[in-house]
Amino acid sequence: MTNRSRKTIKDVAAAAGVSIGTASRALNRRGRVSEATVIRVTNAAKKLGYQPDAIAQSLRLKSTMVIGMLVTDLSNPFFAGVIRAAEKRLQQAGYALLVGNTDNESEREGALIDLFRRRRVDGLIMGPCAAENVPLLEDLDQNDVPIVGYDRDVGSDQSGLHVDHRRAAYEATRHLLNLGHERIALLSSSSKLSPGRERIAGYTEALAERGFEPRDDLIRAHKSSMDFVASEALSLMSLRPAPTAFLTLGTRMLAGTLQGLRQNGLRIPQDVSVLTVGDTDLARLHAPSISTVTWDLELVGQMLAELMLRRLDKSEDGAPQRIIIPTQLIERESCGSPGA
Amino acid sequence: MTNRSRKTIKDVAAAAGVSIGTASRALNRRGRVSEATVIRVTNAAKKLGYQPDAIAQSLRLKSTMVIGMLVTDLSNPFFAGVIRAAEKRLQQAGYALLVGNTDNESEREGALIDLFRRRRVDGLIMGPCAAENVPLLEDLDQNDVPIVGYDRDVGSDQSGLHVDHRRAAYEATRHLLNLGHERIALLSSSSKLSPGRERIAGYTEALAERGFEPRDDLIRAHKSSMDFVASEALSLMSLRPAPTAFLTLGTRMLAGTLQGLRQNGLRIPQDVSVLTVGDTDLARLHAPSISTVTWDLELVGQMLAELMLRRLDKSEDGAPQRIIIPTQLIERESCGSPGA
DNA sequence: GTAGCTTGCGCAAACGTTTTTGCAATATTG
DNA sequence: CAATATTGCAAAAACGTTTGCGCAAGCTAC
Repeated sequence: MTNRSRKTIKDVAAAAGVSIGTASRALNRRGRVSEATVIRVTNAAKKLGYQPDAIAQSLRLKSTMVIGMLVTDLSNPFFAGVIRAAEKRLQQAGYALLVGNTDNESEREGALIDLFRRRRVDGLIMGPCAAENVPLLEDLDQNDVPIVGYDRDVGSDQSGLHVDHRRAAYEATRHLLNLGHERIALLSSSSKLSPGRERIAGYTEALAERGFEPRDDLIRAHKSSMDFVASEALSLMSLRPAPTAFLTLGTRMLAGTLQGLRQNGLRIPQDVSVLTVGDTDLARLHAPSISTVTWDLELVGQMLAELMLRRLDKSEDGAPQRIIIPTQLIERESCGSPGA
Repeated sequence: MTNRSRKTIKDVAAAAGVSIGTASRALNRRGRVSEATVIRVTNAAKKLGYQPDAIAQSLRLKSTMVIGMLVTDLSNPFFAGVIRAAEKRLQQAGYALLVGNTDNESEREGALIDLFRRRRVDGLIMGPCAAENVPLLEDLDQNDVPIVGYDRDVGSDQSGLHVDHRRAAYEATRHLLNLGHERIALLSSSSKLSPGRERIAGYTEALAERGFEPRDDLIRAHKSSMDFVASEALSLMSLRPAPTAFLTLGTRMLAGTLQGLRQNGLRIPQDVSVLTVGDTDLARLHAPSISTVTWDLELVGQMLAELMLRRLDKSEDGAPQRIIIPTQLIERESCGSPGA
């Protein structure tokens, strides 16, 4: 079998003894074709192993069936899980997922948006990022490419999905306050991004409810490299009076914090309580296990896909929608009362 | 600015007062065009914000500049890290990455291969998978779509990259043997996949060197769901005589094992030693920290991309290449001598 | 038995590029 | 200055689809 070159619809048409137009209509069961030729064409296609060329279809139909997804870090499990779920749902609907990693650099983000645009993605899902590539996005939007943001406000009126980081931080802080903590150190992801800002707001709000002022020296919102966070944790513990609890409000903050505390020989929760955001193997299985405020990654990915599909479905009204994902507190062993 | 519809090369040509053929040649600096018109066309393009349509280019040039990547689990950090690195390198070379998640189901894998094929990906990177969709792959290969396998042999003569799982398991086992362990329980990922097979082979080899026979009741190679692994760990510890060491040779085995051991109140390393494969936050920061045999994820992703790019570069000889990624043992606190 | 309606299908245009070909106009050569 | 080589560009073909249009044949109805 000299299967060397791909078969085109031309080959199918020839094999079935019809014109290519008819072959196309037969394969897509569209327009007026007799049942007899539908069968002839279908058989010919099967025999030849014909599959329509998606590129040519895209060109003609002006739809690539590809969704682009942009995140700051593909390997962050909190993105990876979301991507996985989104891919699954989109695949069901016949879409493929093109991924891009921005490393939180606005330049790379811009380049990727451009790339996706040139590639004519049918839609774009964007994770949080400091960069303001708003003009590029608006241009896409104007060209009928729906954009859904994930923990990110993307300009004017785009759809978005937001984890309720504010409430998460609020609940977490309240939990610690209820245990009697007053000096709660906050290690957060960058306050330039929406999640970071929201978290700090939630923290502040909970403090304010009890009449406490947030103290700037207790808040560290920077990069999340592990070593850096470890040294921040140490520096926080050397304050006098030292904080009695740590709130690590960034998905990658926990590891560094634990490392820092361990280096200093501090025990959890006797010497200091720890509460983190985002559930991981580490939080679950650390000794002691770490209490956490978390949310459903699968749900996030699924809803992102759903939001996108709804925007893509012309029959629906394409009104942008905003979805808030709730969080829940899981109590474990890492929080106690200060001085207990 | 009524930027409503995308600009095509036709608009650029019109604006520059030349034919579209000339515009194309000017923009690509190819063929015979005068410097003057190059400038005129370039300016017109810039003013209009023109960007060539990648779909049309793909159709004409028969190259999509897209690489497909198929893994069993996008959210497994050991794949996510690799994907991240691969995407980075491929992006540098102008390629975009289309991802697919197989969930280890051969059916989904087949569907995705088909999808990628229809989408005309320029190359395919495939992670380990139990399924034998070899005919599909050979068909791709015959159509000049290079395939590079990651921890997977993909049929006849494709390029491949392999982490040295056999040696990893061998070294790990030897390490435990040197400490005096004789009953070493093995929790491995499925033996149907290449990594699992190799690991068991390495384990067996190390045992054989010391004149030990591998005991079937000490080897569990199944699914890696956390609860299942935990119960397996418990069942292993209830053997008499009980194993004195655990070798968890699957990237997701450690969590379940630790959970199982903890449920039983067993101390590491006093009651049982634990050695795992693949470094994670959990292994690093668990108390006690867990010794591990690991490798460089970034390197894997980078080399996969590199391998692919080399196959795609027609100027190179396209000879398939095989790369072995070395592993190294990191000693931590989780391994001691039995009965010590 | 003819007018009109329906059916099935071929033809050709279109999607947005790149590349080949051909043809003038200009430049080079003896 | 005539013959020839070179240059710059327009026109058209091609990539693989889908789809609007028109035409012939068969059917219904008066």
